[in-house]
Amino acid sequence: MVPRPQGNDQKRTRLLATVDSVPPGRVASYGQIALEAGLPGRARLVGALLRGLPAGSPLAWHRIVNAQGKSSLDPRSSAGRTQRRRLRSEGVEFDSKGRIDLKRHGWRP
DNA sequence: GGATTGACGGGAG
DNA sequence: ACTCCCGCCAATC
Repeated sequence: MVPRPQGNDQKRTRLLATVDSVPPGRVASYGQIALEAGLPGRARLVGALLRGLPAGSPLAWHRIVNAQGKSSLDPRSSAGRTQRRRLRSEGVEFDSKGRIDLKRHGWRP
């Protein structure tokens, strides 16, 4: 087996570091995180990564939403409510449809 | 080990 | 605004 040019944990680490670089009060999309981590077009990888986070992870996963400015979690789920609660506590506003105005709260690297 | 799934995204109609 | 479709590819079945 020829080792991959880039170890997958290397990618994972870069992605996690990028997620962690999103400041409080701002949100970033999955695609944006992938792009900044040097993996353009790999938004789904970010989703898969966050999905596998252990409960109680110190990582600020709640600042990641989809490109539409909406949470990709079931709003009724525990994680979904946690995300909303955390974002609101950071000053992020949601409109009546649960959408965030990215012009205002979007992360601009 | 092929097929399906999915915390995505962009494009087309 | 909404639906459908396709590319992406790790994880899961």
